[in-house]
Amino acid sequence: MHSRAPIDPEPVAESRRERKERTRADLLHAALLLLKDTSFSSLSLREVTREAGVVPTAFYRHFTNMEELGLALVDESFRTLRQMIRSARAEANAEHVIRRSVEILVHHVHEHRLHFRFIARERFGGVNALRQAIRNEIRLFSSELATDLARFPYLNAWSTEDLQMMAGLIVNAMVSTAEGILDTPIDRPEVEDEIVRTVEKQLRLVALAAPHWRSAGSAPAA
Amino acid sequence: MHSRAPIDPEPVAESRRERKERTRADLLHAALLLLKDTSFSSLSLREVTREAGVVPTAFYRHFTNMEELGLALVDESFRTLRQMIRSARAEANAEHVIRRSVEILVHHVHEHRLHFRFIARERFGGVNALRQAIRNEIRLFSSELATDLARFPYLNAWSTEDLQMMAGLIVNAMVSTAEGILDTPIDRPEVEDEIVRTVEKQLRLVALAAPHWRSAGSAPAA
DNA sequence: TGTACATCAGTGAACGCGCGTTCACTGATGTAC
DNA sequence: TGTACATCAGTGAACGCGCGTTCACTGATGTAC
Repeated sequence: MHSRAPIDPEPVAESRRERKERTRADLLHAALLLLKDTSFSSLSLREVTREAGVVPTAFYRHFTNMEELGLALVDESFRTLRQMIRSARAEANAEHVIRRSVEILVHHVHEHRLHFRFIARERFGGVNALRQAIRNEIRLFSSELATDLARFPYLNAWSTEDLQMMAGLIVNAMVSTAEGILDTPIDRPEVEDEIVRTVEKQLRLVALAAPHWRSAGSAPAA
Repeated sequence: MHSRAPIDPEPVAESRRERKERTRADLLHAALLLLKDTSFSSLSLREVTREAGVVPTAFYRHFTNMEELGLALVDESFRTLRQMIRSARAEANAEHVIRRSVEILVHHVHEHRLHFRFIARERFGGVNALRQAIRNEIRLFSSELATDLARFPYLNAWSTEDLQMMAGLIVNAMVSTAEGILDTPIDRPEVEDEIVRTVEKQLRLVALAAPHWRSAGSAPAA
């Protein structure tokens, strides 16, 4: 018996390993779905298995407890986010860099709402391990941005510390934008446009200051 | 019998009303304490009453449910925050306005850690009503800051929208600073100093851009 | 001021419910020969 | 290829526990006369 049903267009029997991975993915996705409406710390193991369509005890074949599942979600979410950074970096066109970066951010937030919402909610949430994992990833993100910034005019002479400082300002604006978009009802695109316009202005304002900053690593401005 | 014990230095018998208000305050404080370690949505009514030293059913004499207590905590927390703004505004000394504002922020965060932590955690937390209440208060806060900004050189000619935009940038930096301070272990003051130095730089960077911004409401810069 | 009654903040027992976790199991998939 | 056994993802019953909420209550405080 090499196929389960002759009518099945794709009659490949799933291997035990594939099946297991699929269930694991189902559990992660179920959790992510449920996290639209609650925070992680009040999400129960039973709710997750119910949503995933397996019996509660099946959970333990994949994770030792809910925290482990949470950390897997952080991983998954930041894999998404790193993809976004790669997209942005691929377009080194300095001219419209602000507009384009914001576009990419908005696009990715829409494409991965559940991941972004999870991260936004748990960044300061009640589960220590998640908070720290997320914080680390964001710090990494900010450092990479600082490196990228050094390729722009004026900024190439800045000290590392000052680049980090500016990156922090930009990341704050981006994070706050992502959170604003997540909270915009789907049927209110004009609210989202307003948020986008604001963050673009904020980034332009920050960019405007660059030529006038006296970084420790640069010659003082005239 | 006008006193309960002659030894008592303050022998005033509490009125029923006073006693009730004290229990209510105890419940709020107990919740705030417990919220150091969990998020609101996973805080139980029984935990709160246990911490407050009353029986679970006594809770209902003060709040109809946990959400109502949560909203009372939002109120209480922002009363604290408004005090902070008043302190900051009282010192209109434009020269050291950045350093002094950050000082006031840091001072208030330390003085009211529990309130700030609660707000930080529930701003994007799992309880809808709290999230919206907090968002409204922060929006108000940001608008007031925009008004204050208009008193500074250059900024007095900016459009309202642009002032809001700049206020948003500043509020983001301030909020992120508050959250950073809350997460600094008490025994690592140098980490806190670093955070403070960074936010001061960020605010100075933003201020540097002001003379060069072409606001809709101002003449274009040379 | 003294008395008799009303109010009501806080108590304590009880309830049904969903939870995380244990355990022995089933039966399809995988493997050794 | 065929057979006999091992593996192991998912099942289902059972457990003890903390939960929110109900209810009738107690007894100190408050009020009317």
